[in-house]
Amino acid sequence: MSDLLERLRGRGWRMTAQRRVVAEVLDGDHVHLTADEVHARAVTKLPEISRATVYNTLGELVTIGEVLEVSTDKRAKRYDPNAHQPHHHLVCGQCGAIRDVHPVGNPLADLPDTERFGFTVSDVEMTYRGVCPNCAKA
Amino acid sequence: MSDLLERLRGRGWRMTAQRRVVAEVLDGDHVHLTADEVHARAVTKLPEISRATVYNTLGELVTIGEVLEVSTDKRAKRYDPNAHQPHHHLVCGQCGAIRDVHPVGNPLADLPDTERFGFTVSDVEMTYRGVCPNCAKA
DNA sequence: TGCTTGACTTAGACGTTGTCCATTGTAGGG
DNA sequence: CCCTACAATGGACAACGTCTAAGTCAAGCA
Ligand SMILES: [Mn+2]
Ligand SMILES: [Mn+2]
Ligand SMILES: [Zn+2]
Ligand SMILES: [Zn+2]
Repeated sequence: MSDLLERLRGRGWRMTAQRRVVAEVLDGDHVHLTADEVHARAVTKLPEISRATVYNTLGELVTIGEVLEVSTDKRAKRYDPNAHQPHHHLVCGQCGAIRDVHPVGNPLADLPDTERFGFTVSDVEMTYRGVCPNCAKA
Repeated sequence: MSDLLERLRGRGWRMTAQRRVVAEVLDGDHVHLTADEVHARAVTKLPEISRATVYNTLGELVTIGEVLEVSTDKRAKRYDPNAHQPHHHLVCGQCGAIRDVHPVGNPLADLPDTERFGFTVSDVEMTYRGVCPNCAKA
């Protein structure tokens, strides 16, 4: 996520310790943290960072399209730094583990005109549900 | 949704005015109300019904599989009485209108083994997003 | 290097959604 | 018509998120 910092600088963002830490926390693959999880991890690197700043920064990252909001569970929103490669999600119903997945085919094409009710359809979000290998063992 | 009441009676549910009213409110097609919307409508028919009872009843209906929880928006859960016919959802990004839709094909088959990470995948939930004809006019 | 300033951060109040519990009420069987 | 177990109620509480007023600081400039 080092180039995320570059892109933010390019957009005229002030580079603060708080924003750097949030960007660091969001680094990696299959990362789908809630705002409070981001805050908890950020605090270990920058103890005085506030909840409001984490919420603000995540909101801004979503607005400019650098981070996606996903709602795979019905509780808190999750923040996904993998915004530049379209993908869907596979969720374990027991432990909540989330993996990025890439189904084949074009699901948009699978919605017939007769099922569109006059809508202009632009996007589709797919959430696969199942049980992860870890939970299956137990 | 009159047969919903029948099924509930068959399961040994006590038929109370509150449960009847919640079932009435959930009657119809393309119904996807939040708990508080259900409560607001229930109150017009039975002014003394409490929020707790609406939440309890919806929770029970979900547990026994007569109603589905859907999370098409990132705020409140929505309750869907159309539980016996599998379907997906089409959501207007402007006004939030939700329609039940039936895409063709089998999206489960579109997730290759190499994209399953050892999970046992049992289900997929699809949310199409777009703009409804009403909002497109404005 | 040291100002200046407006963008940024902070703490905590507040709002919304959802859960829990002790008490009160009642559906439905005997 | 009574019992009593099940259901409803209201209000406290919890989780998640938003907002604001006041203080702080990144970054451009003398
Ligand atoms: Mn993802
Ligand atoms: Mn539906
Ligand atoms: Zn698992
Ligand atoms: Zn619309």
